[in-house]
Amino acid sequence: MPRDRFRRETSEDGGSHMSDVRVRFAPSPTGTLHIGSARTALYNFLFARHHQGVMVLRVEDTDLKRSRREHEVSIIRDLHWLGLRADEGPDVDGGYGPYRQSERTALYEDGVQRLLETGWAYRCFCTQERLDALKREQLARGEMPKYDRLCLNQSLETVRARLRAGEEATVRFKVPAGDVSFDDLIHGPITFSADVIGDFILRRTDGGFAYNYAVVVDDAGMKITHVVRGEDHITNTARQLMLYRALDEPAPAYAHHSLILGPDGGKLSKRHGATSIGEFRDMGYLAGAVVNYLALLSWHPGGEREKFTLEELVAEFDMSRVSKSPAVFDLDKLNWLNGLYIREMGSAELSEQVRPYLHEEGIALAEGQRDIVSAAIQSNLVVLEDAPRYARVFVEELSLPASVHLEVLHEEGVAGVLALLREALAGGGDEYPPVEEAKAILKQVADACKDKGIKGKAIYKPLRVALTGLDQGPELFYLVSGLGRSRILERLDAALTYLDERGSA
RNA sequence: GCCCCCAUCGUCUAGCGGCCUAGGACAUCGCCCUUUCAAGGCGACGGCGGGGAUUCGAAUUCCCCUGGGGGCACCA
Repeated sequence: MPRDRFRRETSEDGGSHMSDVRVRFAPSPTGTLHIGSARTALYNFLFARHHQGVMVLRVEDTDLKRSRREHEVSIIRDLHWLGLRADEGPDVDGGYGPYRQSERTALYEDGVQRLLETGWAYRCFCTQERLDALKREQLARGEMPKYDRLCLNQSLETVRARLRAGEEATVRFKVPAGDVSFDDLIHGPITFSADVIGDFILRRTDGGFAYNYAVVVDDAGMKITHVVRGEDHITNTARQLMLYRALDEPAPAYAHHSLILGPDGGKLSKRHGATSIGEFRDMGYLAGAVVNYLALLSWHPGGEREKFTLEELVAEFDMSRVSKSPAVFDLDKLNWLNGLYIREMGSAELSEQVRPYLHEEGIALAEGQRDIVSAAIQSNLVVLEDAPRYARVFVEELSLPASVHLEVLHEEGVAGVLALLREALAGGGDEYPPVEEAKAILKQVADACKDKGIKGKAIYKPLRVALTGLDQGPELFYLVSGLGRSRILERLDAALTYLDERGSA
């Protein structure tokens, strides 16, 4: 069975290359970019890029009450952050605009007039009350709610008269009888019976246009070849296909991907925690990790690889390998991937990334400290937001007597160990000695200790407590390197003084 | 209620009639490494929803059931 059923030849140029694929991502600017929408955008992007096609961004702001320009701006910003830049959209003209539905009403109106003229649509004067009652009755009878076509066969004169009398009317589409089917790129063949579809509204009494209709006018007008969207639109497809036929426009191919579910199997929502891209970004998830995770959520190229850059995803992406079943959002796996990406960063880059998070918690690192601290905490980080928690030890003041681990210093020979490090550092040098140097210093201390029969834990535990007051933290050499020579000496002195006073007491 | 879609470890998935004693990853647990926390290495646990049918042979094909998801608006 051929898996390249989405291939279309461009007949005009002899089919020498794949047709110019055009996909669109069409968010409503009624909120921020949701994790689910981001995945839809990603699949569109991957598909378009894989086929050297174009992705257009269309803003579906038909609902003027809920749509806001600031949301449009934030959605675009979030897409850019993910690396998903549309080739055409409100901010990049590609000759198929305008790219906001609110600016396309003339096009919708034209289409409605055409449908009215060709008999594919008709005016409906039914009131909301009548429609509500009708629906109630049908439901009570166990039938599927569906418009009963009361207004279908009015004469032209009647219609004109009622319109002239000022009666409000909607325009309905006259749903043709028969089956509608299409070959979904992900699901395969899907068929609907027109019996279950009522004559739906194209234009509302307030002059606004219905989603299912506007989408078709737009996709046709923008020469969209492939519609990649969520499964929640699968039933809309039947209506839209009918409209293409009525408008005499070629229909695009469809790919309906599954939805993302929460850990409880329900639709992913706020109660499951963070759901917007912005929230993840703010917590310190990396764009690459989020993209990688989202791609793997219901898609896999086969093989055992788990890590893919956006470019690699583009190269590997294959719509026929997108899973049909819904996927549960698994924060654990995202966390793992994010940690993986963080660990692969260079310490200079990590320093940069982590800086605002440290700043926010009032942690200001000295110039020479930054990269050392980054390297020290790198393997502990799941998200950048974790940084202050681990970096704090490098800047915090220490009151040794307050430490709950004081008794570690009470062991035999501790004063000697501390004195050795003191000695090794007292010679002077960089305030923040390079890690290699710190390692050498500690080696020197350890060697000297060995001669006195002290080793392992007996060396390192007291040093750690004397330097930080804690029994856990970064590798000791990172502390020696990143804490600052003068501060270390101060702390060793303080510990030594403490031991001294304790001994003489 | 009606229509549509889906169904492999807890989770994401590989699998497209024999390579399956069902592979990988996350999570969990254990061991190792290690001065601590991590990271890393090794290992363990764990799954084809149920029932029929086709076939020499079914996780893979077909039917029914069950379960889950989505849709049925003058929302998008």
